[in-house]
Amino acid sequence: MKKYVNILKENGIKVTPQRLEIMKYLDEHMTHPDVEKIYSDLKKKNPALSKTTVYNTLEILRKYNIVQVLTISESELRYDFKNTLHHHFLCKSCGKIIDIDVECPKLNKMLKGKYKVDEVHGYFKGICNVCRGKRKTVTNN
Amino acid sequence: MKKYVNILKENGIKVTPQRLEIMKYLDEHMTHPDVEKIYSDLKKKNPALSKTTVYNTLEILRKYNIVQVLTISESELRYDFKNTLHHHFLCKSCGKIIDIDVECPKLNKMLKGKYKVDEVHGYFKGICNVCRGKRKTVTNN
DNA sequence: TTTCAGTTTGTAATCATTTCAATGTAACAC
DNA sequence: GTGTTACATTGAAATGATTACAAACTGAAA
Repeated sequence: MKKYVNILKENGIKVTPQRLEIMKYLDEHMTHPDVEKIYSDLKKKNPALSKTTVYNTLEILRKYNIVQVLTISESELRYDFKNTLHHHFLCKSCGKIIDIDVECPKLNKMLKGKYKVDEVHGYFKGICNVCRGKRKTVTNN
Repeated sequence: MKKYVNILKENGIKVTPQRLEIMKYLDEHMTHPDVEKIYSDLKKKNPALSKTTVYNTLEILRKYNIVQVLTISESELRYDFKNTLHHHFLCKSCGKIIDIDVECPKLNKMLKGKYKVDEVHGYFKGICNVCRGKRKTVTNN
């Protein structure tokens, strides 16, 4: 937990148990959860938790660049603890989001000359290997 | 208008005036409009237009890969006539979305070996040159 | 011209997100 | 440690984009 306390203090954000739990959850779950998932999982440990607190906390963590928002899905925002730069592949069949660890320095450098780039999001959508084997029905997200 | 009629017929989609107007609008406006913008602009010409029709039409055009949805903004979906592959830069200061015409073949090829990739979205966020000059206040989207 | 499946329309329902006011608490000074 | 205060949490209510639905309409083919 000290890790998360330090991150908050470094950023001048007040330390609260709720904030620590949410940070820990995001850091330990690489599943790109949405607000509902974070809320319902953490509510098991702390039944008094309010969904508004989850929204508030994600908002402040995002503002300080500690977590990032994935807009890869059209219908829901997903959250990611911002450890390393990586991209994302959304399987339209099973809905899973897979981390992609390849970078494109060429594109990044070109942009950094022209703009002040704070966030780089590479989103790829299609069918993952597992679903290609299964030949499942394709949904529209 | 014949261009849009052909696209619809090629895809086996029934041709209606509403669909043609929405396609024309998206093709001629490179402004990445959201549903509200498309609706309010087209309602000037056709006051009977329903917002539900805009939603329905965008949904079917998206399904047939004729338009693409941009999820670069956290709060609204934006639409783009799918002419060429390009990426997008969102200025967090002025909110403008700028087309980025650079590609990254390395990343694409690596992915295409592993997955069936239907969509490639490169989203970059930061401050555009104009706003950097102006030193405007930065908002959080 | 007739027919009908598919489309458009407007209203109502849904649901994620935001707002807000009351209560609670972390952090700091003493 | 205790008191103080600004900030955080909570839950209920409001908001607003999107979806569902049923009735009226229309494109396309015979």
